[in-house]
Amino acid sequence: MSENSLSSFSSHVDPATTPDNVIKALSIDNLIFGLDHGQLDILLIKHREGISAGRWALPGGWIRYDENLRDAASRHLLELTGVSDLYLEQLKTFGRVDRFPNERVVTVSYYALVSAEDYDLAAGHNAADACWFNVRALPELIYDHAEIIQYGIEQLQQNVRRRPIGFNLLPEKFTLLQLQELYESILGTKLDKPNFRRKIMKMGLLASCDEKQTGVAHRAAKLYRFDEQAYNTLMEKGFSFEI
Amino acid sequence: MSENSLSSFSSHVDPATTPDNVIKALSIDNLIFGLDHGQLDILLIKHREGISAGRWALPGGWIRYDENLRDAASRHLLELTGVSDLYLEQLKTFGRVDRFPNERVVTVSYYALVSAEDYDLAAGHNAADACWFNVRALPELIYDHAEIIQYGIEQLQQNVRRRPIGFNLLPEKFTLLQLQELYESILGTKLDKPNFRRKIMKMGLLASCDEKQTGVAHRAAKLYRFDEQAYNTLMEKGFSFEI
DNA sequence: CCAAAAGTGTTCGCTATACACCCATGA
DNA sequence: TCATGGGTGTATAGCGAACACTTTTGG
Repeated sequence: MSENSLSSFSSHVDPATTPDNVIKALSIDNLIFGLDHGQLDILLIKHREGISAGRWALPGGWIRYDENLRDAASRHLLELTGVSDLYLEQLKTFGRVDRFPNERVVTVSYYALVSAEDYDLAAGHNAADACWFNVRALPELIYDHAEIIQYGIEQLQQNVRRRPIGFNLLPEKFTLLQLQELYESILGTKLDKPNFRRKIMKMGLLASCDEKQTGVAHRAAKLYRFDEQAYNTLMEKGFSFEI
Repeated sequence: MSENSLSSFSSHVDPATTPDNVIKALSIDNLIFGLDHGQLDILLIKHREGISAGRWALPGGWIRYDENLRDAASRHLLELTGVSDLYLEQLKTFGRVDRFPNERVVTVSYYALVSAEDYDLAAGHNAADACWFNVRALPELIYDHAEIIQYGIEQLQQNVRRRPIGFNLLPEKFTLLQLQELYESILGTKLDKPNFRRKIMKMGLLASCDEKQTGVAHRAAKLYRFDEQAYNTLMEKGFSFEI
């Protein structure tokens, strides 16, 4: 389990201190996934005040009246990690009557994949405690956040096979083995190296960086980057990404 | 375009008459799909009162404080069509700031597939006007409902290929050609009959009814039904439905 | 008989899978 | 020279696409 301590401003929901310019009974919760040494991590924060003080939770907060849902998710993400311009997608809305104590609060969840390069950036801000946790070793969480994470992981496993979003978890330049280990880690399976290489290369989504790894105690691997332009071109022709 | 007129109680959102026991700023909208002569239809209602009187809309309404989201969707569906116990799944939450006039209303959308057998049942209740519309010939709709429907159709096209939900659009007993035409209609493609048959049969999800079509001017086809038990057994073994 | 749809058979090429193998490099 | 991962080759089985074909039934 990784616990890169990270300080950030937490505006997580707390009905006792709800400001006036937000929608009552409606909140945002972000699932921010990162990859650390081939392990899938998720970013959690610790409440400092209110009814949930000292307990771990998903980073989230209220939605302003003049703010689109995705913008609210982006804002909370930016405030918490300093990262912007991410792949950020709506996951699901959770609204069980008793999911929140005393009040009825429905929450819209979003998820984002943070690249390994931005992984440490997250440690920049100042406020509530925040840490990366391995998704297989989570602490106790408030409300239904464990359930939301469980759902998010399942969706991530499905989406990562159908859309080239996994690249967001890697640095700009990566090796084929890194990519393979990413898929193995998220999907929880072993993949055949030669077959994986061929499959990926045949898609034509990777551009060679004409560079090689350095500082490794074995033959240096070629570095590739995700070729977004090629992807867009292929998509227009009705290409379907499948792993 | 089919327009089986259907009367039903509409509790669709209207901020002017919002009762006290519901969550303000949060509504439900249902996408109810049906199949008519091989064409994909969607159920729409016409407002009788309020700011949207006389205009077509998705059947929906407010969420009560003591009511889970899905229960609210079920309730509105039941009130509008008389059908219960349906495949009913959350689609997405729409919350653009300006999607609703004067107020901020976020809506959680659900979708359901109504079987051909229940298709007419929908005409049972009494209240606002309601009709089935071919999804390719929709009237003008209120708010962002056209956008929601567009999104719903795209999701339906994807989900119908990955999960055996299409059967919900057919009667209990159906022929292989009916099933094929369903997929052709939703996916907007032509499929090869022999190959489709083999693919479906090899999955082992269909149980023979030991019955044949009657009243057709050609060789009568065997009738099949979806074998839910076989499906559950296969799912436990890690089976993946793909068309 | 014909039309229309039911249903079967067969070919061909691609792709997934499994696994053996050689290459380059630092310690 | 060995360990480690980089990278290539290849045989095989199975599946999908394409399409020719036979069967059954009502009119």
